[in-house]
Amino acid sequence: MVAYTPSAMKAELHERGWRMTPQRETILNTFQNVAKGEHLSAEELCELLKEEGAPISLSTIYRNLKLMSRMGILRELELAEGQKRYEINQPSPHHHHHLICVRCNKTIEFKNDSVLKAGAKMADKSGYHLLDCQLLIHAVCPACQRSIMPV
Amino acid sequence: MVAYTPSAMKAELHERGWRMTPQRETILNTFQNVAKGEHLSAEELCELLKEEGAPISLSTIYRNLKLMSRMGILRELELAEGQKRYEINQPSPHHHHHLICVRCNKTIEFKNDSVLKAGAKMADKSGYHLLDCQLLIHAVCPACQRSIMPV
DNA sequence: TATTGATTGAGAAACTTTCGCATTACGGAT
DNA sequence: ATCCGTAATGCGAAAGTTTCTCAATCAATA
Repeated sequence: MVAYTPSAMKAELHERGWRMTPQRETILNTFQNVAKGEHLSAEELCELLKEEGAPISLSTIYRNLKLMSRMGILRELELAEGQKRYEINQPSPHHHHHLICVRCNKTIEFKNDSVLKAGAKMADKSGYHLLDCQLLIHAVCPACQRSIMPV
Repeated sequence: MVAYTPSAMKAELHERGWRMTPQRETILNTFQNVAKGEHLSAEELCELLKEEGAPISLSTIYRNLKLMSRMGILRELELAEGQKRYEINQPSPHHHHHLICVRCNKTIEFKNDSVLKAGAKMADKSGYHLLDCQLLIHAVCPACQRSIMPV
């Protein structure tokens, strides 16, 4: 879990016979410049890039979000219903987990290095190469506990 | 995170003005009888029930998987690509986390009560009512580290 | 600078999940 | 035990997200 520069990403792509492209660099830069704690969906990223005058096709965005997640550059989050969201995968001081209300989707980010370490240790013990480690807590927030109706 | 009986589920539904149905009981029983560590998708559950001669429509299955997850009876997992999977939500001695290879989807289940406790503590501290707590580790398994090609 | 093959873009297609609505049936009240 | 109001079901259609196809483009090496 390292913070990637475009050239580091390029080097790692070349190791496998793949290529760096302007689109990949744009996506990497966008995630590194976006506000901390902001998670983008594929669709949102596509819109954002369009607004910024550097549009990338949705197909390419999907392809690269998956690629960069599998390289460990991005982390793939399944927070709200129905769509995956992505954020830059940052090392320990910035690494965080998510506490989500299943009713209103209100999300709290929190840090816990001992949980991160436990995950890293487990991956290592099994011979797996760690990419991402996230504690996902599903719960009901105080406001939704008070409201009676929806599920 | 309690192991539910049909009557306990019924009582909790009634608290909110909802009803117990044969379909809901069938789904609950199915998840309690399925082999430990088996995660079913909506489609798979539908097929399984069809084979067992107690078919339930896919719509109803989707509705109840969501309902039961939000009640804390089931846990919703996003392990492999593209489909959600569900398993019964069991308390501490049986509670487990998942380590997944992002390339071949090979999954290892493991227990770690201190991680579970850290999650429960975090939810409590924020006034959230805990439903499920899962450490999700994305990694590359030993076999896929050796194979060069796919992502 | 030429070549090879990975990558992109656009639209079609595949899949998962949700919705709408008529029908059924749970469970509290009579 | 029966009736009633309404939650829940089943079916098919619809909505969304993600993947696929393929011709055109372009990165990287010689």
